[in-house]
Amino acid sequence: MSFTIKDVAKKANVSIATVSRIINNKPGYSKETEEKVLQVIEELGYHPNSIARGLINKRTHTIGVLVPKLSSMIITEFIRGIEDITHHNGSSVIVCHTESNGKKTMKYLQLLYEKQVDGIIFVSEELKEEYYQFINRMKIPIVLLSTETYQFPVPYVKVNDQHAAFSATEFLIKKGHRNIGMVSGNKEDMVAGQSRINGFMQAMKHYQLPVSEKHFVSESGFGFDDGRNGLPRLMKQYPDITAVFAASDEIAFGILSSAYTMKINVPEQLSVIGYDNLSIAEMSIPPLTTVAQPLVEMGEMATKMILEIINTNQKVESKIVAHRIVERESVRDLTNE
Amino acid sequence: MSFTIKDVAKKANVSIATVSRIINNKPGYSKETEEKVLQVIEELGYHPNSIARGLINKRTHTIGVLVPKLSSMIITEFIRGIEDITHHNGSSVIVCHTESNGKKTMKYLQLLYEKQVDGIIFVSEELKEEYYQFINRMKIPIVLLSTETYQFPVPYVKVNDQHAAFSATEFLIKKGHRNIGMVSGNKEDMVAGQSRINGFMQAMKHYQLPVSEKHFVSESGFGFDDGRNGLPRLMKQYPDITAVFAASDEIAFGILSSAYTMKINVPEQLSVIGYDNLSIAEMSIPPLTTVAQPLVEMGEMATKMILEIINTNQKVESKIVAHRIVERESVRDLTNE
DNA sequence: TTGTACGCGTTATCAT
DNA sequence: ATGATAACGCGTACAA
Repeated sequence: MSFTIKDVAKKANVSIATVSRIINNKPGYSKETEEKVLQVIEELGYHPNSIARGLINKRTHTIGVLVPKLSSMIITEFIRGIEDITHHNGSSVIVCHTESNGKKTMKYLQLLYEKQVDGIIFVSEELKEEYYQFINRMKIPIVLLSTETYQFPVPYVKVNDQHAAFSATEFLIKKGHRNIGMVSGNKEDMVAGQSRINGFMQAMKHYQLPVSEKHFVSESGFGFDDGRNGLPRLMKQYPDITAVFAASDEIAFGILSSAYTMKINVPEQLSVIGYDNLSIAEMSIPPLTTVAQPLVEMGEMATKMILEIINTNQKVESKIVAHRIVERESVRDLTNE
Repeated sequence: MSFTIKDVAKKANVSIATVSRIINNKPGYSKETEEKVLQVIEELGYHPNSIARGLINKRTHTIGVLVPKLSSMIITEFIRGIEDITHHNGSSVIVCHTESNGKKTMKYLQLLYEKQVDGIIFVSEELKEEYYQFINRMKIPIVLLSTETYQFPVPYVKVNDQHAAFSATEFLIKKGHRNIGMVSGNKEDMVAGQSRINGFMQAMKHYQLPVSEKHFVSESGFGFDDGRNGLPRLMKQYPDITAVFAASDEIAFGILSSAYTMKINVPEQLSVIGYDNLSIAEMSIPPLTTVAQPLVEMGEMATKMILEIINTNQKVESKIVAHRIVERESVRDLTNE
């Protein structure tokens, strides 16, 4: 019941070459034969086998996406942008979650190579030497999303984390806050850990505010629980605090939740600013003020970049995208009081 | 730089047949040649081309997933379950979002056929005749997830919506609530619309509580905004209300948000129960009491089913999975007061 | 304008 | 135990 180009050719009394030309719009056939063939295709419900096509064209119209974990909401938003563009482009996507595990990553890299993906988008994770070597050897185009590298000639799209963290902290300061803490993610995290901390410190110093150990709580990740656990610790070591900068929106949600159970009102007693602007940031109580990364657009941009590399076989420029503060209701303004 | 089985064969001084046997563990070679070949494979960094494999084996180890839209959180959780199992099984997934659009769905169905997916998981959407005919003609195995069909012989996995809605309503009643409203999604929605309403009504009747028009607000979808808009309308047409059943967690979050801006305390003044138990249900303020569908497990089950169909070429049984109430803090207990 | 025949990288069949 | 070769479905150079 599954027809091939041969079946079409036979039934239309032409050669497979002619059928091939017709379905690929290559010149070399008359109007009449075209009509006849098209009709046969319709009758048979024939669709070309893109596996066979891929074998000969060396293009599978599939791109691979490597993400640390699927459960993180930020990843979901990136993927939205990625899938939008690829599908618009007649391509599809294979998503692999590496769980930040080197072995798993290598396994997936091999899988993607074996499936002959046209390119890879590598998301929110450090591009280790081992990964790069493999990708380079296999000559798979790659672009980095929300992570960068100085070591290898690989284009990326991301925001300037340190700058964005500076902005967030500055926002708090300009709202009159002086006692500001930070719940950071994993410090060791090359991608988002240290640079956000740096941005925070830089802002504090720039506005001549003291910074010390007590200003920080460094949790193991960027998730809800990290925020949930982080706030009590921060409050304990720094009771005077009036505002906190969360290194991610998910951390911020955890802080909100924690504050709720501790009967601390946000923003009356404690201001919270997040980082990411997940789509659910407007759904929290209170709606979360946060530093917006244009997540979906970033996914789109990375995809356009990889497609361009694939299509033109040329290098493309990395892109630093602009962040902005989205002011909602989780930060109290102390200045006009 | 990209090696084929021929390169390996040549360098190891054996035939490609032997190499093929070795990488596929088919008997027919000596220990020595095996070692030699394996070493060459290692040196060259050779990986078999699964496109070529797919062409001859008629197995691509890829399964297609059709979802209505990617932004819905419930879909994300299904996909988590699906990807877990497929990847564990050496397969990968292509996700396509149809936006509940018939034309787009057909387009993706063709895409998936052309990519020769081994099977399809069709999620949260009505299986229209046109879809079924295509899938049937192309002989692609399929299973339905969170949707069902009486019309066609297609296995599915879902919860009993009406029963679950009954349970949710009953839960409210047993907590002492009498004036209960419902914010339902789209009534026309074959998948989740009417049956949840039916369950609600059935429970009300069973406990001899009145039900009328004023008990319902029917929004256009199952999202946050639908809940956000629905609550004010419901409060207006039914001011005595003490509890509300939301047809989805996202609706419930909207209700929570709406209540917050209207300065209605949850659960002191208004109780809310949701439906789905999204992973963020525990992150809301207050944490959401809800009817749990085991979303990730459902995705896993559907995947196991499709894999079984693919592997054994036999039919499998549909599964109705158990729901349960997850009690958190959004429902007030009126009975012991 | 149209057809023949080879090749893409692999597996499977049949020899040897 | 090993090798030659057909086949998978398609695109394309070349021939007609």
